[in-house]
Amino acid sequence: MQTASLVDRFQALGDPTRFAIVTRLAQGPATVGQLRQPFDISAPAISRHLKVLENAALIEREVRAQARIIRLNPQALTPLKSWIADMERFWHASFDRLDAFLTDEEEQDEHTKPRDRD
Amino acid sequence: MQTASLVDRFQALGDPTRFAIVTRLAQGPATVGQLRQPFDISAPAISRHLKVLENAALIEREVRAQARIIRLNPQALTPLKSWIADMERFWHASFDRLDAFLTDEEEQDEHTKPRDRD
DNA sequence: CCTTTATTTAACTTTATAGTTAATTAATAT
DNA sequence: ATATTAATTAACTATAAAGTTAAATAAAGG
Repeated sequence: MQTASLVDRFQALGDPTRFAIVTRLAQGPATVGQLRQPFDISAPAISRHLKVLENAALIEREVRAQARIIRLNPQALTPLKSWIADMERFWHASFDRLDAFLTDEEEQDEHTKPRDRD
Repeated sequence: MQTASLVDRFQALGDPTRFAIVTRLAQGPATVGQLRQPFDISAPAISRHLKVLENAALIEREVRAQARIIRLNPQALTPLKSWIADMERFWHASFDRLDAFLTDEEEQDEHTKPRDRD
């Protein structure tokens, strides 16, 4: 599924088990069983977590005999980075606009309001 | 609430309405009513979305008469950036290890395995 | 003081998510 | 062939999440 949106990715990462799985996968591929090991959780539960991560395009599966090799799709994080960068860019731009606005107000005050002190 | 974890933040962003609210807030503060406007959703629903975002430390509230001014907490995005950067760092490190591993295997093969052909 | 405006809380319903066990699939190994 | 290993699918249960309407809070304005 390549129709994975940013929101899908955030949602997939918004679960402690899946977050830990992704973090684990950053240090290299693993089988489903290996990923399961640290958790006190059934095999089907892990399987479904991996499906969520796959639908979010965060991981990829490689069939290797009966096992599946799960690996991170590091490109999946790029849109998250871009979005965060955009957010910060817009945020700072909004501060610039606020500064301009306050400056205008001050200038106006100079003309309309009596000064508090001198 | 300052006990907001990374997972809490991902979870908060993993909903289309909340994601849109945060994106909107990047271009400046707004009241609850203004944030509600683009959505076909009741006031209590927005209120609860904002509570989720607040618990995730993604937004802050300022009381202004009956209204509340909602603003983004841009610092909340910093840990997300760091985590993504860590992930990529680990990921690349794991590639380096894999390279080393494959090189070792090749070298070993030279000594133990019979060549397929010559 | 009563009304309006802005938002939140309470109580409830519906749907989604995360978990379970049992059964199924599929590849290896005996 | 059949048993073992690895993972998935099916069927189900419990809890969480997202929505609703009605009532409550609280500040401002006539």
